[in-house]
Amino acid sequence: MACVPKEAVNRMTRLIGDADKAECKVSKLRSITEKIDELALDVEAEIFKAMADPCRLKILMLLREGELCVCEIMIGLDRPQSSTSHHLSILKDAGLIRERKDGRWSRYRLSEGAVIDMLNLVKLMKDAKN
Amino acid sequence: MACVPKEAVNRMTRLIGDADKAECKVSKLRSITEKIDELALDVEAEIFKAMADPCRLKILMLLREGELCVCEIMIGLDRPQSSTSHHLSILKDAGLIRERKDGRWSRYRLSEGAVIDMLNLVKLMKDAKN
DNA sequence: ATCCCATATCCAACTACTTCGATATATAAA
DNA sequence: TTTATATATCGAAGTAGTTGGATATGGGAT
Repeated sequence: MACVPKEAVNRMTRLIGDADKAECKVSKLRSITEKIDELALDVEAEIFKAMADPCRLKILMLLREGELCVCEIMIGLDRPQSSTSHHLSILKDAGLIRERKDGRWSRYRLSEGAVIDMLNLVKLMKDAKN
Repeated sequence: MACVPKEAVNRMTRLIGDADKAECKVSKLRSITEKIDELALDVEAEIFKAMADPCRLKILMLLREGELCVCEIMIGLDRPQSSTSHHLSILKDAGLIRERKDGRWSRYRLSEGAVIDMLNLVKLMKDAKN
């Protein structure tokens, strides 16, 4: 069950030793929490989820070379058409890539936003991890 | 089944109209792919996966305020202790947070790396998505 | 030594995601 | 209009992640 305030204050008191300060700290934590909740992190989670798969990361890296159609991405991914298409729709829904219809071909490209910055940052984090 | 080169060249030929150029483009795509494969994107995927959950994003945002022990994070998250602990271990394994044992308390803080930059970037991407 | 408390780990139920063949849709060529 | 091609969607099977109660571990206090 969820941690009720009373219990939280008791824990905090044991942690920092002073009951008044503890109550103060708990309510401060709660107010920070409320502010975070207002942010509604679902969209952020969706964006990270879209990037949380090696296949999709590979697609993003392929698209750094420029616009590609599904059949070209298939060649790079080495996966069946239905899988490739599915991954593309997840990336599109998350706003990471954009689609342009061109006759019977669908051409995909990276969105204008910070996708490449994101890929560069995660590389840094990977390296920092050792 | 996987897309075999022969078929790939045929598709590409239909796409761009010239068989020689098509073969050239397919082999170029394949060489880019090989380079990407060498990067072994599993660690990148692990990092994004760790961030791909609203609870864990909330933990990261709480930790922007400074080092917190598990019981404090529980208060912020409003989840049972076992869930909180589990999420913390995922973040730790991905290298996003660090742990410091202090008596019976475990204190967590953000890693020195680019975690905050990442949170700022995803915010930008969310806003750009409209 | 015994007890309490903070945290981690285990386990099982539930939920969500991935995968890929089969099928549907849409565009264009014949 | 018939046929072929490119892509999307469906459906089912397999896999992976989340959740939370129960239990284990380990440090401190009594």
